This record gives sequence, C-alpha cells and structure tokens, in this order.
Amino acid sequence: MEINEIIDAIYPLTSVSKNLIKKSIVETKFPKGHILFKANKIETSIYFIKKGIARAYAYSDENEITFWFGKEGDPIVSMQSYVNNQKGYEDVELLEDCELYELKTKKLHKLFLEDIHIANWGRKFSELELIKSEERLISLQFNTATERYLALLENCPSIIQRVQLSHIASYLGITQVSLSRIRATLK
Amino acid sequence: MEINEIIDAIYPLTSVSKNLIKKSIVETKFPKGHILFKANKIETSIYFIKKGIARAYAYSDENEITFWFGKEGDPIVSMQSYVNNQKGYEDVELLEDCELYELKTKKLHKLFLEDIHIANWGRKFSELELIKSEERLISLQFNTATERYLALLENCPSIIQRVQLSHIASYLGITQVSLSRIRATLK
DNA sequence: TTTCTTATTTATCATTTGTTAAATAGTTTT
DNA sequence: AAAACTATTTAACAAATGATAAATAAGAAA
Repeated sequence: MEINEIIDAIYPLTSVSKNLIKKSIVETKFPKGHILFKANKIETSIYFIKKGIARAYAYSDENEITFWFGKEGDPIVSMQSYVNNQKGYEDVELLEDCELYELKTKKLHKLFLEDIHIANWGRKFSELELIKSEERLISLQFNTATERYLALLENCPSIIQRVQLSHIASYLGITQVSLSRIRATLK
Repeated sequence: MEINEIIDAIYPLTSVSKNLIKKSIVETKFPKGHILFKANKIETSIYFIKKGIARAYAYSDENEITFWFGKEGDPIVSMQSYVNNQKGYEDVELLEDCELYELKTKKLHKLFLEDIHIANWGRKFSELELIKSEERLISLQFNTATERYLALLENCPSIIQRVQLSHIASYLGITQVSLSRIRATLK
C-alpha cells in the first residue's frame, strides 16, 4: 500500500502538510524473520507497512505471546516509546519479507508542535488505534475462543493464511493445541 | 479531582489555551444509578469525573458485561461517538452520586482546529487512553483470572471496595461464581 | 527421493471455568 | 424485629481449556 493512501486514510491533510510528513519518511526493506523492535528498548521510529506482515509479542514466563498482527497499510508502533519515550515490552518480528515506510518519532513530534494540521493528523492516528484496541479488548472479553477465531477468519483471512497457527493461537489467548481442537470441531 | 489538575495531567497548556477549554466545560451532578450514556446513541459530550465512580457495559446475549470502570480524574467517553460521530455500543452507569465536568464534543473539535496546543492536548489525551487500553488488553490475554483479580486489587483497591462483585467479575472476564471461588482460594 | 526439521493434529488426563440451584449474609423496608 | 430483597458464597456436575506426549503432515535441505 502506497504512503499517500496510508496518510490520507488517517486524516485529510493539505498538500503542504502532507509533504512535510512525507519529507520525513524513508522506505526500507527487511527480510522475513527480522526483529524490527526489541523489548526493553526505546524505539525511535514508527513504521507503516507497504508490503508484508508482522507480529508483536511479549513473554509470559517462558512463552512468547503474540498480541498484535499488522498487514499492508497498518502502522507498527511501540506505544510506550511513541507516547512516553519509554522502553517497550514487545518484540516486533517481520513474518514475511517486508517493505516499510519509516518515520522518526522525533521528527514527527517536532511537526506536531509546528503544524496544527499534522497535530490533528496525529490526534486522529491515535484515536483510530484506540478504536481498534477497544474493539479487540471487547472481543477478548465478550467472545469465546471459537467466536474470536471465526471473527479473525472473517475480518483478516490474510492473517490466517499467511501466519503459522501457533502465533494465531496465542493471539486468540489459547494454546496451539486448543486451537487445533477448535478447528477440528468446525469441520 | 479538580478540572485544572485533570487537564494538566494530560498535557501542559498555556493558560490561554487552558481557559479556552475550561470555558467550554460545565459542572453537573447526577445521582447513583443514573445512565449517563445509552447504547446505540450518538453521545454529544465527554465527561471527566470530579467525584464518584462509573462503569461502561454492553450486552452479550442477555448478559451485561462491564468492560470499563472510571474513578475520580478519569474521562468518560463513548469512543465511537467521540472519534467517528457514530453510535456507541455501551451504556455508562454511575455507581455512586457523581459530580462531573461536561465538555461538548463539538466545541472541543472546533478548538482542535483553531488552537494547535489544544490539538496536541487532544492528541495526548487519546494516546494516554490508548496506553491504558493496550495494558488492559495485554493483562486479559497474558494473565489468568486470579492474576487479573490480584492486579485490580493492587492497582485500583477503590474499585473493589466500592463496586459490587458481579460487575468486577464480568470486568475480569469471568462469572460471579468463578470470582467467588477465586476469592475463597486466596484466603 | 530421502532425510531432517518444523508445524499441526490427535489422544489422554488434570485443571479451570461455566451453569444451575441452593444456602448464607447483608441491606432495606415495613 | 420481621419480612423482603439483593449480594455473595457454596455445592455439584458439565464443558472448555491446559499440559504433556505421541502421531501425522508439511516443508526444507541434502
């Protein structure tokens, strides 16, 4: 997905403001398996996915638990770093060869203070992420594992096709074995 | 909690900008049991809690499930209304007699377009809510019901003291009976 | 292809949670 | 205080999920 489309989908900007953002963005590529963010580190960039998919995970005891998937058009952000300039708790791993747009947090925050349109773009960016986070929270709290699996299948078929089931299971809040069982009963 | 303290905690503002926000805020009171937000309705205000506590809940089949508690200093927002000007899916009930600060969404959005400091205040507001939402999501996904109960006891003792257990149980994602069992094993 | 490695499914049993109903405790009303 | 109502706990059984290990299946490497 092209950067213009990604920026526009968040909030309409004048071409002047949009170019200010685009001037701060560089394209990068990383291979499948690359660890983009490391836990316990302050991340200095945010990214948008041009092509590929990624996951964020953290550790609970020994087990890694995936709590986020990103696909074309999605932002990759360590929220603790982006919002509070603090260490994040998650690794982000690229699950395919990826093409990314990189934006330095520092530059973006400078633009927030200089350009009211970009400040509102940044506001909308967080608002939209907040809506997504709330929806996911409610799906975790309200729905059974089977319902959550079916919802993922419906909303993000590309994730289920492209990601191994162990990651999907932990994303759904269950074990790999339990997900296999659920899939078996759905047949 | 006073409105100055609440506004300042989100993002530092010049006194000029702060007064623009405060001019749009009115104080209101409602009794315990008052339904502040109704599901399937576009809410035109957001609130901050001066005194009291509240909960947001929605229905899953017949059962109401509490997915948010607010206490002194917290904002009360129907995110779908605030962000997308769409109908929300939650009721908000006041669990005690409450004193609230009311802010009309329309006025706030006007200020966002006129004052860059307020736009950044609004950005920070959503960012902070986003951090809270992510933390809660991860606690739901990573921790057992017992761990989530202990965390709530630790982080928000006031909630557990002031709210009936059936609401806390649904907030934790379990039944009332299961919470009773967990409490019994902790003694 | 054959071998090696990794991913997924299946089986078994233990643990947790859900469901329903009844018992107890706590409040409010009369 | 007694009655009525609500909140919480306990009990008994069913259903879902976790843990461990073994069996298949699928892919990658030789």
